Amino acid sequence: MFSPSKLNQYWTDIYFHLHYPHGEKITHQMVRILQLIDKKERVVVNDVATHLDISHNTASEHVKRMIQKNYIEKKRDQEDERKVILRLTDCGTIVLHENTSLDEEKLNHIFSSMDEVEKELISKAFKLLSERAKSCM
Amino acid sequence: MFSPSKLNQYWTDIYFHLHYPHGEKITHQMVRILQLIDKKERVVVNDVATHLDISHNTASEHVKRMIQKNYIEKKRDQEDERKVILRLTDCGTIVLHENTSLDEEKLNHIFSSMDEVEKELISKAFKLLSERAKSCM
DNA sequence: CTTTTATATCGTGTTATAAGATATAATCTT
DNA sequence: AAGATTATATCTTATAACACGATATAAAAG
Repeated sequence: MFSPSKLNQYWTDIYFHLHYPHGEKITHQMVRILQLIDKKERVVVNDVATHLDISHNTASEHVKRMIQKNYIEKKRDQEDERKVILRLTDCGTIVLHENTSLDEEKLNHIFSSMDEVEKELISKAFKLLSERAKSCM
Repeated sequence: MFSPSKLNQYWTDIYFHLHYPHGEKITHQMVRILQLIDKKERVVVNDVATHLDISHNTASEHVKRMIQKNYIEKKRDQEDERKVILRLTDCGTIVLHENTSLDEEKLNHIFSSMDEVEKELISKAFKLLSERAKSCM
């Protein structure tokens, strides 16, 4: 038996029990921007505005604040000098990880008590779903 | 072969491609509080303070604001009249869902192009991991 | 009846969020 | 080359979020 709402039950349970402890205080908008820069190629300021559905000037201010916090850095586009390409710093990568990923210590703990068949099952399932998600959307 | 960091790659890719569009503006702290109330039994104001590592008065103010927004509601504890038990409203449930779950339309779309073996694989894997996460932590 | 516990409120300060108006500079159009 | 468009940045202004110390209230425990 399968249903999307059941899958979401599992999904949110997994995150609730396995997420990192809440450390560095970071806003929701900033997490979203970090996610965008992490997952999409060549993100410019306007992409941030579009993705969050905010004005370009507000997006520009988010970027300014995030550079001040050392989460991201700017690089002028070589082909079009008006554009500014955004990239994660090491610090931003860590902050993003701690706010969206599963705690790898907890994962290790869980997997240490699993047999090979179970580990294989989980690994394959996540790989499959992530591939389909990427190609479908 | 399997590693927690690989699993996190899949995890974050899945969320990035399948999350709901960013609708209602909600803060990071409020999402965390909604998650806590949703997943834990009998959450009181002090649990919010402990979970987010903030002072009890700040937690109380979050609760007040979230009631104003109609995300949650209060109910006095029967056994101990000092305590206030927090529960999600229907509105809060929806907002939480849209900020932490996978878009069920997108999920349906992906699953419609999968065979039974693949669906079974994903369903089993998520079920297994969520059970282990719950029992282990 | 005093102490502890649980929550609420008041005062105050900082930061985040947002947008309109305006500016600058690169690129495209004609 | 001049004017239009595009991409970003800055300035101003406003609201809300966030946080905490101090203080208050009321129930429960001792």
